[in-house]
Amino acid sequence: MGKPLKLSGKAAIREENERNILRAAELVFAEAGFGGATMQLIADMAGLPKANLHYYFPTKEALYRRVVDNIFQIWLDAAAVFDDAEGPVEGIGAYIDAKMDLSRSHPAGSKVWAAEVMHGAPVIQDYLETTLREWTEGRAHVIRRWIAEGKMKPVDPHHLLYMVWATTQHYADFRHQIVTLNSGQAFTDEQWEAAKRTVKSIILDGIGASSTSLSQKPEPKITPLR
Amino acid sequence: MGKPLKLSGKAAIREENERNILRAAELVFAEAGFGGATMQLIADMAGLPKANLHYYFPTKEALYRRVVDNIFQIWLDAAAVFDDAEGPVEGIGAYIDAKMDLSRSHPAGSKVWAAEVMHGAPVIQDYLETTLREWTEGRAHVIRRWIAEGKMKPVDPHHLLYMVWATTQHYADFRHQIVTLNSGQAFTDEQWEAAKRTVKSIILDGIGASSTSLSQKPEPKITPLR
DNA sequence: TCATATTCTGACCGTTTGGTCAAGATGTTT
DNA sequence: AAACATCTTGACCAAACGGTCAGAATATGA
Repeated sequence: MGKPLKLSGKAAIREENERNILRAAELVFAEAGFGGATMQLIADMAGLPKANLHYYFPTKEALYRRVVDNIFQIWLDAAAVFDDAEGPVEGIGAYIDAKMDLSRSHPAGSKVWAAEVMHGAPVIQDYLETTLREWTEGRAHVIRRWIAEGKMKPVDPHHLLYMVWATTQHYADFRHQIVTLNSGQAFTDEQWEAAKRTVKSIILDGIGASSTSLSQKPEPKITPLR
Repeated sequence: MGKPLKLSGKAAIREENERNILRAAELVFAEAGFGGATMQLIADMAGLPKANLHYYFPTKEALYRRVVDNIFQIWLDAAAVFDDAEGPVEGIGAYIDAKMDLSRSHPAGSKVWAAEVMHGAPVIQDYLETTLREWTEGRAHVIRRWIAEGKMKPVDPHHLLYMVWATTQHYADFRHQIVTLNSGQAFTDEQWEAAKRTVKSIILDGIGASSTSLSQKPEPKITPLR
């Protein structure tokens, strides 16, 4: 069930197994860290013998690299919502929504990224220096233009971005702490919506860019049909 | 030089060595994670033979526990500035200042705490459920009172606290990423001050509690002489 | 059906790890 | 100075680890 839909064939087998291994590896790396993760653990979680992992990924580090690559790609895709926005309310608001959704749907990836950076980014240093730096400078430029256009108050764009990153990823990286403080209960749909609303409200008000009155449920630009 | 000031004696030796080992352990755990850290690495950083570590701390896990204990204690001390505050500007402002200072002076501790929580808090689960939960509920109560008194706009206190935690700790946990985006240069004193100012400005304005006009250097309540 | 290429896997190996221990060094007390 | 307690350390060990490999199993193409 679930698997048999895949069309058979050697290429399909390879793709299926790689995906399965990468998924298991992401979970194990997130829960145990690179040093604490073992190939045996990943193999067990993927339901494969350990030797089979080494058939698809030569070393533990190569597997880890692929996991981090995937995460960065997902992050970049989500970051695209920042573009083609007329002002901070749409741009930063949509970005916060996208990153909060990622924190909910993809917490393991966020944890792996956080651990990688915390440990000095031995694997992704080049990403930080090239792609991430360019993305950040581009977005900082947009924010400065919004400031010049009077669409928000003057704040350092970098610190603003750090606050958005930090806050949104916190709901993934510190999920365990948040759940514990929430009486051990995982967030409901409503609580996730409230979190997004509160985060957007504080940050958008904090930069003087709020379009609606305080603590209102945000109604998108498009008015609902009738 | 540096060491000889200590008064000699067996008790002093023990205290000195334990402190030295704990300091080294915090650094190594922060940089490599629990799984990636080795007793040999910690021993080398402390300048002691490995067997000596096991004389003072029976197991790697016991040493790790002590490191985490210390961090939590420092965190609790800093959190005290929240109390005896008349309103959000003083209370939350001082709390942000204190946590930003901690992120600057004690980044390793912050990283160890973050990694511990990210990995499911196997060691500090009881702290989360008792001390941290009580502290959080107490502070949430204070924030709700401030809201009732009209000193800030109504926001969920928990999400506000999460935002403060996330943002301030980001400057420690993601220091490497921030430095990379800062042309590889560590923050200067001025940049740290600017970070604190921006974070406080956005959050305090974001909860409708700012006392001064935007992007002003914060002048405490006490008017400067003449 | 047979030859070929790819996928799978149990058994194995050298290295590293946390931890032990006995014996020596150093400080303390009487 | 002798008896005692504490501290120090090189050598050692069992377990766990990442990685290898020969050969079995399976799919593909002629």
